[in-house]
Amino acid sequence: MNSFKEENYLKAIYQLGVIDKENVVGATDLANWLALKPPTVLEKLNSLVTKGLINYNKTDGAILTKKGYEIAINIVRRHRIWETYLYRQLNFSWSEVHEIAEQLEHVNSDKLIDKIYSILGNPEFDPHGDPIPNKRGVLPKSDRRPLSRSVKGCKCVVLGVSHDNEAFLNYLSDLKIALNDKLTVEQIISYDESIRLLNQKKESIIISAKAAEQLLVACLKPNCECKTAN
Amino acid sequence: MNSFKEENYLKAIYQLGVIDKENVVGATDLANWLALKPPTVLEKLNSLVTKGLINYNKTDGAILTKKGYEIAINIVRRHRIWETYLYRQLNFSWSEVHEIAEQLEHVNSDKLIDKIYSILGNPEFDPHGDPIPNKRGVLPKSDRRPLSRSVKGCKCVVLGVSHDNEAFLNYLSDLKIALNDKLTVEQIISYDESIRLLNQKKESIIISAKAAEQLLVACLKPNCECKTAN
DNA sequence: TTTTATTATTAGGATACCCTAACAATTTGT
DNA sequence: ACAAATTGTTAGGGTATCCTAATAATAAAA
Ligand SMILES: [Mn+2]
Ligand SMILES: [Mn+2]
Ligand SMILES: [Mn+2]
Ligand SMILES: [Mn+2]
Repeated sequence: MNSFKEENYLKAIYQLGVIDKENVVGATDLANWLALKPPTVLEKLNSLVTKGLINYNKTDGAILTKKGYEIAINIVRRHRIWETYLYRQLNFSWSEVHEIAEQLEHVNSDKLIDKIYSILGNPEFDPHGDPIPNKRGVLPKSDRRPLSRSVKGCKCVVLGVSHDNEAFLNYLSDLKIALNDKLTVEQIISYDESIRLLNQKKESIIISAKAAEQLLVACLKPNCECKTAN
Repeated sequence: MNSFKEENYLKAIYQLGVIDKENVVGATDLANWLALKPPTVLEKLNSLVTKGLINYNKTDGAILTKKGYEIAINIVRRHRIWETYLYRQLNFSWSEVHEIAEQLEHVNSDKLIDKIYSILGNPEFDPHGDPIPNKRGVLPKSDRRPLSRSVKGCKCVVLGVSHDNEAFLNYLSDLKIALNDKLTVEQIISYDESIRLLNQKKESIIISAKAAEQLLVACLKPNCECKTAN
């Protein structure tokens, strides 16, 4: 059986790999992500190598083996299913679910996860728009992309955020931006790359470049220029 | 924050105290209960003493302080609320819930427990008939007693089991005895103290003395002789 | 009341996780 | 190319958990 700590290491390696596919997942990256020190991480990486859960060397960084990937994607699956359950069945808010799911994801009972997954109707996305792996670990496809990669005039729908960081979620609440909102890109302010949007109520919203990078949307118009612009 | 291990020690000290109020909770008892060795337990007992969570000496054994009791009763509360939730909302069976609740009880979120407690309508007893402490840690009263303490002719209702051990629960299923069943004591077989019962379908059931000690019931007749017989 | 089991404790280790200090290897920027 | 900043590694510890072996204290039996 894998410890709760080990599951978090594998999940972190998975997540850092997803966030930036170019950058190698080094010991320092992981240390920052997990709020630990590099020697601590290195020690664990060596043990994960011994257990055949990752491959590791300085140039390639940490890479999950098939076995390690399966564990990691399963934890991600549990996390997102619990977030969805907490949000939809237990009426927790968008920004509360992550913390609790961080704990619930380590509860080891396939039957329990299967049950709540089925109660939810086998959802494909969690409350932050993150894809939920199915039982075989396969992620649903979606054409989510950062709002920052939009062209003027694009009409899109909010599908999620790239990190479910509580501060950011509350920031969005302040801007009155919620999941599934339809937004129109009115202007891209060249000075600082911030974006002026129009919501469904025709209210004007200005979102910073940084926030626009973390807000994930999908174009609504079939042939939106956003798709070819990048 | 208390670790998951520490919570289990405190819960074990509480439980061993409830099971047998005469017997002192010694290091060896705890070691057997927790499947650990006495020196391991002793080490932890010393640390719990240092933290002010228990008092301990050879003659009195381990005794929870107010602080330790509050933690223990809260874990018991979480355990029983989760068992009830798993049983009633997620359709787990009587015998499945304990194992999963052993994990869920350590999830630290008052809001989560409050929510499921409220969804369940603030239940007073879990699926095994165990009393659920309220938010202030107060246990509901009940006149549950072992079936073994019955007189012939007693009509009683099954309210629970004294240990929610999976093997025993399955044994009861085999005997077709379930929670809330109404049973009549037909005969107490003096040879081995086993008990012949009649269920609602007038089927005859023989239950061993050992099982009768673990099966908790309450008399249905207002002035049942069981009450005065003991 | 001796002898015999049971408990309680101590001593000495092992493993999982974490850290600081110090050094080596790279990468960056000039 | 060279100094500076960033990363990767080793060395040496510390705490929490657990264990076996051995010893001391008690309790139970004979
Ligand atoms: Mn999350
Ligand atoms: Mn999420
Ligand atoms: Mn239980
Ligand atoms: Mn129970």
